[in-house]
Amino acid sequence: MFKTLPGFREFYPEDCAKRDHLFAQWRICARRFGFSEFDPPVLEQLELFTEKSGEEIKSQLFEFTDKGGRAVSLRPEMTPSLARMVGAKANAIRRPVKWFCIGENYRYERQQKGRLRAFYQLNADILGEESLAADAEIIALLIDTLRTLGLTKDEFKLRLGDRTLWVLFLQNAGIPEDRIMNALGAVDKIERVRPEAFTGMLADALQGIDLDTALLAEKIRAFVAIKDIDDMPKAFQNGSDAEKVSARIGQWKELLKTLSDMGVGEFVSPDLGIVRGLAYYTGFVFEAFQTVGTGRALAGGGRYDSLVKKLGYPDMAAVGFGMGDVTVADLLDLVGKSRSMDLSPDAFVAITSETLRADALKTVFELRRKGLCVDYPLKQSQLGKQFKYADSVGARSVIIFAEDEFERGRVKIKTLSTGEEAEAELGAIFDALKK
RNA sequence: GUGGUAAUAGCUCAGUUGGUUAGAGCACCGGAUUGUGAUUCCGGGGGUCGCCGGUUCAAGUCCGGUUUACCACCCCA
Repeated sequence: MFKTLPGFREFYPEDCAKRDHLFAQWRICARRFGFSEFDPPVLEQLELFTEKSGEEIKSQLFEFTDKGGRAVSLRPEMTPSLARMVGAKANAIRRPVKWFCIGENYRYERQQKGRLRAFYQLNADILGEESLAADAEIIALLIDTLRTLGLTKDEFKLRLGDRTLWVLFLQNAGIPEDRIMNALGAVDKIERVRPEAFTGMLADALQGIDLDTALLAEKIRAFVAIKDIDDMPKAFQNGSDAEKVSARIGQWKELLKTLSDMGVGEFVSPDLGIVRGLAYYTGFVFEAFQTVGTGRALAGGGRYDSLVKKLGYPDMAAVGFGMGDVTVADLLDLVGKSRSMDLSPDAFVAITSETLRADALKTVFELRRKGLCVDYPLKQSQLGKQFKYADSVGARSVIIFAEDEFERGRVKIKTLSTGEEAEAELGAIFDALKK
């Protein structure tokens, strides 16, 4: 027999109902915030992805050569496609660009819980706006989306980090420009490894540089531990960057105040441990984590002002995030807040005698034309069976076509939740259901 | 890509020191019930015991390999 490929999912109707509820909430939230939906292709030319992240990313791509000899790949993320679509019309597009997208992404990696080879993501981005207002709007959307799904501040939080401040700190510590990204790569792992291992990684990143890496590692650990923004300047050794640092701290305060004004401040904690893996982030970066259970990341993002230009388009500021469906759904399950799209029919038309089928069908299709979701038995069956079926599909009402009432031009309507029965004129069934 | 654990019905699982025709609950289908469901009772279908090979008179059970899943690494856009 055939199986699904490793890491791929198939959605039976119940799974679809759950997934579509999630998508519906994502859409509602993004639209409330004034974002427009876009949808790029699933398959792109390989270089679109390697351009941004380098050749080594290939091992995680679903890439192949198509019949026309083109090197192509399923998309591992949306951002490069977004950058291309916006970049192609950069000088003709209304700004700010507030776009979102819901789509499946593909990564060829070993799967484990919360990480599959195919997964959906909500992506939301603001392009063409440099100010912190855009960072705040994006972060607020991320938080509000999780909140709309029913999650509270006891169940998740957003950790806010800052690559700009990190670059200043590492420069201040004497690390040359061309090694800062290497050092940040080590910092990104600081929470996941033992202290000695971190010192080792830092030493690797700074090989050939005349610095006391053990001492530097100590300073970095102290910097990461700072949770109060007023304490951040103290980590910088004497002066030359004092002005830049205090300007950046001012931006921190501005961003946090805006988030607080938006009513989402309680979800946000400053946290320099968040730097994000990839090189293209340039300013504030953030990740939302569940604070119950396994503590997995639910969503992540940040500012990436240089990416659009790097892909060959006009310079354009950008900030955005991605939120995966798997970890979010796992968390909702864990805290008992999982919901499904309500797909139950408004009515089930029961047919007690085949001589009435033609009239029953007429009613079924009239009600459907008026927008109701209506089901009926495809073959002759006992009334008890029909009720059982109507109940199991969650129908709200059963409309009974039976000889007695029909001769009087009426049908019986039973409301399943209450058991109440009423009669209605054949021509007034729609109105009767509305009550 | 590396390591650990597991795999029996659609799902959750039981299956004794290797021993007749591999079971249960749930789900599904039918009947009791020819005008009434969300709770009953009865019956039915459904299995190459993941796959390949080995040991044995005999393998769901023991051994080797393999695939897949889960967990931990690697990585995480």
